[in-house]
Amino acid sequence: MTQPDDSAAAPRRSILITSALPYANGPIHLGHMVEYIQTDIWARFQKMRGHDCWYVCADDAHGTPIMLRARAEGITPEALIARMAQEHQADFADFRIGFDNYHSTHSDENRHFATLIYTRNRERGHIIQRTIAQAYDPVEEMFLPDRFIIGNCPKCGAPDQYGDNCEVCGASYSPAELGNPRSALSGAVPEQRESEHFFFRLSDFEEMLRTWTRAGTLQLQVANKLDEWFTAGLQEWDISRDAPYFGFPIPEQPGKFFYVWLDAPIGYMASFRNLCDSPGGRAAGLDFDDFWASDSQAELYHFIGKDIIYFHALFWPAMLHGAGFRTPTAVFAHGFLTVDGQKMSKSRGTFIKARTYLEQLNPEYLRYYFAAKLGPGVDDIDLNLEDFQARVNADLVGKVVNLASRTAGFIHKRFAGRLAATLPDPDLFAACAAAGAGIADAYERREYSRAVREIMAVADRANQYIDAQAPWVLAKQPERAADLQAVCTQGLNLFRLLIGWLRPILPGTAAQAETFLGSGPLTWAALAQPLLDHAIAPFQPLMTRIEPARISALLAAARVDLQASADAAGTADGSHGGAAGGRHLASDPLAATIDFETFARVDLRIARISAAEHVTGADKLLRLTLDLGGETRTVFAGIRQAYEPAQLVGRLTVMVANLAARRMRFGVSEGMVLAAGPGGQDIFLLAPDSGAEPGMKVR
RNA sequence: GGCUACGUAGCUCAGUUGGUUAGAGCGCGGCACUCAUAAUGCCGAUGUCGGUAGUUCGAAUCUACCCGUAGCCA
Repeated sequence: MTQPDDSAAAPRRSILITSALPYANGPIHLGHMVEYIQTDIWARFQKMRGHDCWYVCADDAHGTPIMLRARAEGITPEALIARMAQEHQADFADFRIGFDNYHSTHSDENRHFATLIYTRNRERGHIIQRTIAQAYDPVEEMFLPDRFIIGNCPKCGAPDQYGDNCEVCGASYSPAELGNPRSALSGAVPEQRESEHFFFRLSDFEEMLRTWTRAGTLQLQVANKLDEWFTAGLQEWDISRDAPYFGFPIPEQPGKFFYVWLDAPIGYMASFRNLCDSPGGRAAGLDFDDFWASDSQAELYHFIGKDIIYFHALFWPAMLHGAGFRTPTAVFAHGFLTVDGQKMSKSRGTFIKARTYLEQLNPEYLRYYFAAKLGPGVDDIDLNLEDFQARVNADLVGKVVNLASRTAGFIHKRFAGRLAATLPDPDLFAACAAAGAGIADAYERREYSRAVREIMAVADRANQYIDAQAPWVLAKQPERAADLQAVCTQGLNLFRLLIGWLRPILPGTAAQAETFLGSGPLTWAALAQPLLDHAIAPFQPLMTRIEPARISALLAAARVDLQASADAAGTADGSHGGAAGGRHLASDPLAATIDFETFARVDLRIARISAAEHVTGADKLLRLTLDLGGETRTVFAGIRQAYEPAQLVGRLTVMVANLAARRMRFGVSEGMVLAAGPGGQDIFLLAPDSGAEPGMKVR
């Protein structure tokens, strides 16, 4: 092996990569980010190697939880998922997740493929109909998913447990076994009712699946798990749900809908179809069948969490095969994230939303830390905040970025920003560059932690070199100017290798470094050749240290989020409030009694927030456009610290409609919206129960 | 409860098919340097490799059981 890197000679691969689709009923949190960061690093690496690589994702927008949440907020499911899509994509973009396309399962493309895959499987006899009995809420007039039935655990007797498992003792059971069962929606006692359901006969595919799972498609631990499932016997899969349901109707079966998990993975295809049809996709000559036809030569990879292996390693390849499409090349499962050794959970206060992190810290820090801990397996990884800070500061700021910082100054002050024409130690450069092959191999195998270790070993060598050559000593000897330029050129070329190898992990920092080096995008192939006799831009600090204050601010903000959601839950089910209520009354006593006439003079109306935007120059205000069902009002509300505009669009609230207009620095405010809370991040906007319509009078 | 994975220095992790005194980074102690965002270099201390019992000339590595952690049980 004389070539340190073989990417130039390697054949160009066609690769389609996906991350699991986030569910559109909640915000992205740091647990989600493990997967998107892992996938994004792999996609960026493949692109850097010169392959034809596409990375797609979408929001998973169907199902009962979304239907019910939209109802609780007084908005349509479409409005809810539109808002979530906006929030999710903003979070991903700010974490520099470089999707080539982001779509939704609630889309024409997905309806097309869900229907097609269902129809083909049905024509081939893989789908059967059967009547089953299920819990039914007579008040809400709907069948209840297991999660929406609560009662006493049959094992330990703990009250208020969900219908599928007990959070107290960990037992799993069926809802029928619960003691004193009630609907979580209405509180009514569920009835057993019969309904016709559609089932996918997974066992038809046992032979095909046994072959597929042993074709290098799965990680060892996952394949072991599959063997257990094969031994237990493959069961039929219930793919239908009864109305009311937010999803796609099953063709020719009134009142029946596809179960959300049927059309969720199909969203991968839908998003790719949508990409093919986009201007960018057409320009690239993307052809859907090249990637999805049964004889496709392209590679197809799904990155998922280990909790959804069943759907991706059994149902998904079986459905695809049954419908005449290709099966995935591989499914890569990862573990869960813990924070400071604790399971990330709302109840333990370790639940950190992506947005909360972004408000405090640079996304590149987290990308690096996750990369430094990620391997190819399904083990959980821990975000140890103390270690996180130490690792990022030592490795990235102290070793990598500092390497450029300590050499670039001389090149500027003494040589007008020009690098020397030759390297003083080409052997050292070649020896370091040779590490690139092993690093590429580690990336390819998703052994990111190994890649990072090897990159940092080179960073150590580079700093040792600078230390041994002592450019600050050379700088004091005018006759050794050429040596000074040469040593700094050597140092900067080693830095270039490092930041080039780190580019999939640190796209933002690498982009800044590309500007600094002024030699175009750092592709893997370009790295092997040093940068010589070349002008570089003045050095700007590429990354600053994590200050401990940022970490505490992050934890404090997470606690505030937690409190806000706990308060929201308390308001929703009415089960809390005693102690807190007393505190509020004490600090804010009840006002003097008024008569009805006085109250009636206040005209309160239901309003739909049709637009919300930041007000430039105001750090507390949002400009809201309120739809009263006929006329619209512009209202400035001091709720910016508590709400993102995207969260508000589409939802219903209550406004004072006959308040005299008031001129403010930013415009005229025509009324006010009603909210509770002390202010700052603790503001809680009022919302009517479902059924209210814009313009309705509140009395 | 059944099954699976994991448990190595204060912290985060490497340890290839069992083979000499078990490694790295951070942190800690000391020295050097002062170009750099107080960053860097050199030296040093630190471990009953979760526990117990076995297999073996030899076990962090293989086996059994136990303890702890996480997940799956559609």
